[in-house]
Amino acid sequence: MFTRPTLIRESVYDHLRDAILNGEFQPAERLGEVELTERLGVSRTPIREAIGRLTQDGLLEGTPGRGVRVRVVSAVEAQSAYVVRETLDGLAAALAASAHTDADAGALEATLSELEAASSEDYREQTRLDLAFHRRIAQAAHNLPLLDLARDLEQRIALVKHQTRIYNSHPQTAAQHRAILKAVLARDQEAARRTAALHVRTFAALVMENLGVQSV
Amino acid sequence: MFTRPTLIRESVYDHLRDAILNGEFQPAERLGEVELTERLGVSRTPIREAIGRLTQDGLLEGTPGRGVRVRVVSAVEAQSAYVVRETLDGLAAALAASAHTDADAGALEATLSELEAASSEDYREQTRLDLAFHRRIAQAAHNLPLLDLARDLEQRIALVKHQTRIYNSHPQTAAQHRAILKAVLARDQEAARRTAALHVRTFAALVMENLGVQSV
DNA sequence: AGCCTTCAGATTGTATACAATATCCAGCAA
DNA sequence: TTGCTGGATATTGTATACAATCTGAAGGCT
Repeated sequence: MFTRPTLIRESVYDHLRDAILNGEFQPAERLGEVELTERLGVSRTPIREAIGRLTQDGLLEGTPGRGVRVRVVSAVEAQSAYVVRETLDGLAAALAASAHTDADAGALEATLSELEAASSEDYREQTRLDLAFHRRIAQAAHNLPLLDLARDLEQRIALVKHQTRIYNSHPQTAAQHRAILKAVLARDQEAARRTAALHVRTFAALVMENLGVQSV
Repeated sequence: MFTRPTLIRESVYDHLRDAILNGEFQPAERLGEVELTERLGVSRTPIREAIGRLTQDGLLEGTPGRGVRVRVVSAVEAQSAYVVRETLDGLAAALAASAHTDADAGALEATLSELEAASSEDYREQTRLDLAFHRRIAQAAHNLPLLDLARDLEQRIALVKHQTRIYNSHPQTAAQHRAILKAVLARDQEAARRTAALHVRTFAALVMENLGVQSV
């Protein structure tokens, strides 16, 4: 009823983020403001604001006066991101185990069911639902700073995933998701932390393997 | 020789951040762009960019079309931030224990010595050096995503600290700093994690205690 | 050749103009 | 009084103009 008009800068932000994460820009490709102006049909102002946010998100990098480019994530940094995520997701799961409400439980169950029902060939849908599941856990932790940090880290991971072209789930993924949910619903903090951390580690190992890096 | 001119938006960002963290704005105080324009003598453009960053940092909050205000941190959120920091600082210390270089070790030792030598009554200097010590540990972890996340969380904590008016160090602080450094230098990951987490918990307890007798 | 200088074109940083919303208060009706 | 309506005012969102800086190549010097 009182829908406020969508801001141009938000549209631009979403568009650019999706474009980066879908590989429509090459890693290290330079993004000129004027070029984007012509491409998107809006003025430089909202583009600059979107670029600013994306830079803080870690998806772009730039030096003042010299524009921005798509950030290149090194193998070392990818590894670093997963190390942090292992701990952070573990914390989120542990907190969710202790703090989740009935509504959280229902949402978690619903999201995971959807994920399990998704076609195993629809990579995009799987990624979307996997993301949603992890976000739901972070929400169920009822810890705002954690939620914000997790979202930030997720963006970086998304960039890693794209640049390393790891699209498929690990075979154990489904079972691990179930294990996490079970531990959370049972309010078993330590089990939740353990299973969530293991899940990240499993996936990280897959990514690292593809990168030709031996995991620590 | 190759000093690039300081950007106005950076100056504005630094100025506003310091002002917020020094209490020159009341919590929930509205920041009008035009007002800041007159106050700082620059145009709206760099002010808007600085405000955007501060909003993403969690120091300001705003709804589109309605400007921004200094974010009010509730007691619950303060507690939440410390819970996350406990884990994150623990991880940073553990990683630092395993990854620090000789240069890191020197810098850590130097910073802590400075902190110990600082006058116990100069709250500002103590805060600055305490911050520097914690940041050095995060740097010694050699994990860029972690460093970024820690910085983000630190900003929020700084806001909490200001709004709860906790300025003094806990008596055990000095000993705990030494214990952290010792564990890091000994490359004892678990001890580093434990001591760092304990340090955060000690301080968090102090903050929470003060929140119990004070309405924010 | 190799390196520096210089300058034109392109690009970003900042200021300002204009458009779209939101805020607030006077006035009125129930 | 309380609540609504309308419109003047103020504020934010976007576009554009202008200034400062960077880039890159042509031309001169050693």
